[in-house]
Amino acid sequence: MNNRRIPKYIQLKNELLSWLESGKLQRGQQVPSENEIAEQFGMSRQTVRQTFGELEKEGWLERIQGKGTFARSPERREGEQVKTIGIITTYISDYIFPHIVRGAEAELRSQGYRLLLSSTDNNKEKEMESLQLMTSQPLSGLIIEPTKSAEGNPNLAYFLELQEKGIPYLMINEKYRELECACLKVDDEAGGYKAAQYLLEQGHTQIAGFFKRDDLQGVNRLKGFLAAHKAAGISASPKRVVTYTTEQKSDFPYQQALQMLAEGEKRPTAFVCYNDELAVMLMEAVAASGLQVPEDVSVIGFDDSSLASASGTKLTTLTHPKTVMGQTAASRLIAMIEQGEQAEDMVYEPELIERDSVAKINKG
Amino acid sequence: MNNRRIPKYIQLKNELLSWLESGKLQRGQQVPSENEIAEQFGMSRQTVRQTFGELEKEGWLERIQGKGTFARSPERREGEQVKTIGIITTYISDYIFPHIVRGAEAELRSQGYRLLLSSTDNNKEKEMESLQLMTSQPLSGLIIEPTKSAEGNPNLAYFLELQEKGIPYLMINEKYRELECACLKVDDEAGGYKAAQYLLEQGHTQIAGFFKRDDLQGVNRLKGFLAAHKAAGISASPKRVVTYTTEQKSDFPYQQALQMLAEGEKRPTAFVCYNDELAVMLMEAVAASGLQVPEDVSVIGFDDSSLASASGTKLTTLTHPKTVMGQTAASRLIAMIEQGEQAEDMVYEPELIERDSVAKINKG
DNA sequence: TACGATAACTTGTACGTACAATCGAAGAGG
DNA sequence: CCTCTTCGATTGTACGTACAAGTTATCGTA
Repeated sequence: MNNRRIPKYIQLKNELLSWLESGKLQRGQQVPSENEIAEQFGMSRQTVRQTFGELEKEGWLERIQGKGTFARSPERREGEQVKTIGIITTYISDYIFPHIVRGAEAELRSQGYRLLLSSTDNNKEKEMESLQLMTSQPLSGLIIEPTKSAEGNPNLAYFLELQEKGIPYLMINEKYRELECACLKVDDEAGGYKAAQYLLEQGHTQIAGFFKRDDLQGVNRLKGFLAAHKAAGISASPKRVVTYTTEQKSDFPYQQALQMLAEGEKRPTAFVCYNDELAVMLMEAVAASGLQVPEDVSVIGFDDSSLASASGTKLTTLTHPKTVMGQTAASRLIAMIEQGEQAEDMVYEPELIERDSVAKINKG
Repeated sequence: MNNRRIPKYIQLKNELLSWLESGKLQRGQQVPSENEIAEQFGMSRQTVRQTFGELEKEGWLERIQGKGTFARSPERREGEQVKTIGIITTYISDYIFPHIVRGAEAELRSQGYRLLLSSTDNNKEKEMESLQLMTSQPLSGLIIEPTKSAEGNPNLAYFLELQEKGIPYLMINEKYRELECACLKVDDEAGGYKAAQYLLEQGHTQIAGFFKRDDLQGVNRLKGFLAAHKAAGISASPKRVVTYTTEQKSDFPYQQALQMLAEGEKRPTAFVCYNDELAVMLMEAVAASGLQVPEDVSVIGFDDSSLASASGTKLTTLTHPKTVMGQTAASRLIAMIEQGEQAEDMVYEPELIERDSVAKINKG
């Protein structure tokens, strides 16, 4: 019945493999002896041996002299599972990123996955390098924090390659607009809203905002900041809104703050800062201007990083899930890999933590 | 000449492998035909075929019907360039460790290596998990920060496995005593010495020391601390030396400090702390006791972490190479992998950074 | 010269025999 | 009851034959 062109030993091999697949041969179960098979299939023992030899080399069978031949699910099938997950973040050593990585690492290790880590320093070329390295060898999944998410995404090809290869990935903190992809993030707009709203409730009306504009996180926080003003019927002066890029972050906002603080009575009474890192920097600007936080100027940060409680004046700030987000991202990605689950967005609500950097203003 | 117990086809296999190793058979070169080999070695063609079959499965030979058999260096040797390096640290998210990881990551990425990251939380079982995961798939090299280096090393077997597989590794911060292995570290003893010496020069005589005892780093810093006292002819009171373990770190030293500070006039005038993290904690103890740094109590930290300059009172501390150490570790490991260079120890000299947490004491 | 047939050589498939080495169970002996 | 031996079953090693299938070079013919 079989095509005579197919060698007998290959036919036998296929037959045995189908036995294994159908469960007719359970792992550990003994296979009929070489002589039995030979008789049954009408071939010589040598031919059967050839088949068995290949199947043994490939890990399907185990032959034990004097005992017999036994089926075993090839270890490779399990071992071949790559079980390596990559994480690409903008930064590794600074700020809240170590905590995100840590959460993911702990989860991955407990699930038997290995973690490949790479950073981009918020630089598109390095993001490309990282993607290249990550995809150069088998990978189970990828977690990415977008680099300069507000700008375009020149590395789209790599993400399409991931989709083609069926490698699931998800984003944290932000997503690239061009990509259909699940994302775990903080509701940045709500955060910006809450920060401004809180200050307004405390009686502040002259509020300056400092936001990063090359990350969508900054753009969204600014959006919330403006929305809160609108809701309160107070207009936010454009002069009081400073936006900056990654490259400018170490100097430009600081200078702008100094300038505002030098305006005497017309100076703002509060700063809403893109994140704690900037907040700490601006607190130094306040001190350098001979003023005090919160007596003269109130400051609100973002992300509740260690900086917030380490600094001299404990910083009022908004929470960021950090470790939990890393852990959740990892466990969701594993679910996508192992159960093939569909990815869904997840949005964390930031909450305000009141500390010592905001003062109440008594009107009149 | 060969032991008759060794099957002929195995003997032939070994012979051919030695040809490949010695260069008698260059890759790509044609191997004598089955019949020639059979005649030459006085065996049947079937036996030669058995040998060739195995060597082909293992990737040493390539057989082409009608053409002949050809040697090929198994792709594994060159093609499978793994280019993945693992790093196992005690912590990922805290303290100076993110900076070490970052230095290593940047170097590895620029050299085209991928970084596998894992942490142990200073816990031996997790170290085992990490080693298991790391070695479960091909690896080019490994950088390890020992977990509880002052205690024994129950995971010795994994390190021996690395040596067997020819995977180079090196240690940072400390080394396990049981292992012959290159190590990049700070001269902790010199650091402890410098810290104590500096305080003694400032007129302090009642100096308390707080050191971790399950890491060799802490043991060595304590050693230097004591040596400086001896050199100055001042005895360090055992009551003033507190040692603690990882598990105790969040509470025990704090309580001990409170107790010392409650001794009134007899209280110590300075604290030498295992690291900045502890120093910040003890500064809080000082504040909680109604005292001030540096007026009432001077504090010296270690490692010049971000905590040192973020805190209210800027901390006088000793330097740690951090990022540079990570970068150097990576580049040395790559040299070991690619040039087969021998690993050498590298010791960094810590330097004292004077900030605001130490006061001069006027004698009399 | 260009082309195809052929021969010589290679490895691939398939069958066969014989005996060795090993394992496990059955049986013999204490 | 325990131990040793024996024996049958199984895989391992080694040799052999025969023919199929693919590659290459040579030779003969148009």
